[in-house]
Amino acid sequence: MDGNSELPMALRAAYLALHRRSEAQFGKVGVTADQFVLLATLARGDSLTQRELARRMPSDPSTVRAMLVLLEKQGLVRRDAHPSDSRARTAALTAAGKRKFEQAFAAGESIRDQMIETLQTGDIALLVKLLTQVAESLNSEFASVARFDSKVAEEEES
Amino acid sequence: MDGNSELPMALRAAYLALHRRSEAQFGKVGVTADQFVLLATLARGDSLTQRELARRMPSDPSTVRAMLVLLEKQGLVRRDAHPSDSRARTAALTAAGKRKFEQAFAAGESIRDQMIETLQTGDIALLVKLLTQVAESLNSEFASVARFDSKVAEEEES
DNA sequence: TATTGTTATACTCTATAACTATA
DNA sequence: TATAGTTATAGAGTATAACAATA
Repeated sequence: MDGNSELPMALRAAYLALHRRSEAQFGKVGVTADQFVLLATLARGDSLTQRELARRMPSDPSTVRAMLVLLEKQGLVRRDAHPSDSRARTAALTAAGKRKFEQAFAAGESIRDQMIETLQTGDIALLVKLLTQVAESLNSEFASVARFDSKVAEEEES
Repeated sequence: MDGNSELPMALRAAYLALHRRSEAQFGKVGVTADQFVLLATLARGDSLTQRELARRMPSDPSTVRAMLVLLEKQGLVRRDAHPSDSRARTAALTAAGKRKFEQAFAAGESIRDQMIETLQTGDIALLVKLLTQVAESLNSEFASVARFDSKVAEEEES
């Protein structure tokens, strides 16, 4: 264990705390935390293809499909043929889905407030900035690290 | 959607990026990201009761038990009777488990390095501090927020 | 040829509740 | 009475791979 493990573990601990609190709050209105994210993404993007929805969440298209099927059964989401691309389907909130999203959003307010209140004013924007920086680094530098890893593997083989 | 949503979403995005990269790296040596956390917790704590292990991860005792059963089948973990408390069982890494942990730890090095390198020196400790603050707030102030929520519910009922 | 989505499939994590045994 | 762990059970998310239809 070196000191570098601290950051990943702290990130994990903070996210798990958020996730559990979210499950408890959103559960009161009958959705999971991840379903809330899907509903929120549709609420902002209106009508999206499944692929675009998966990209924004972010998640896997087949995962998103499984979630959409569940939400469609509950009448919260509607999937229609795409107007111009007949391979694609668009997903959108139904009226019930919009109401459910608003209920869930309200149920999550105490969590959002608490996260804000525990921090100094300037620290909020700073934390968002640092988290975004970490996320972008982990997502985009995949290729360069993969090269690094395979270089290491080659060296170990020789 | 208010501005308060930014922080939870940024936290989620950063964690998911970390988790996916971790799954990919740890997968190379045959463990999941969460199994790695369990192995790491045992590596630091040596011999722990299942309950203590669950508390440190943090996770649920029945979740931890399911994970231990899986890892025990693979010969990475050993569960023994507790020396003084005969209700309890202790969990510890086997020799193979220690080797596996070291392999996995090495496989995760590029991820840890990348997280560190993308940040300014001072920002690392700051980010850890802020994340810890958020996690503690979300974990410990559960009771006070629950009171607040029920107060709101009462007001809405009246 | 590449892309969108579906389907089948499998696995891990998660967690509640009822239960046994022990402290 | 409270605590440690087990068991049964259920559900959700995750993701790969093979496939059909369309761009």
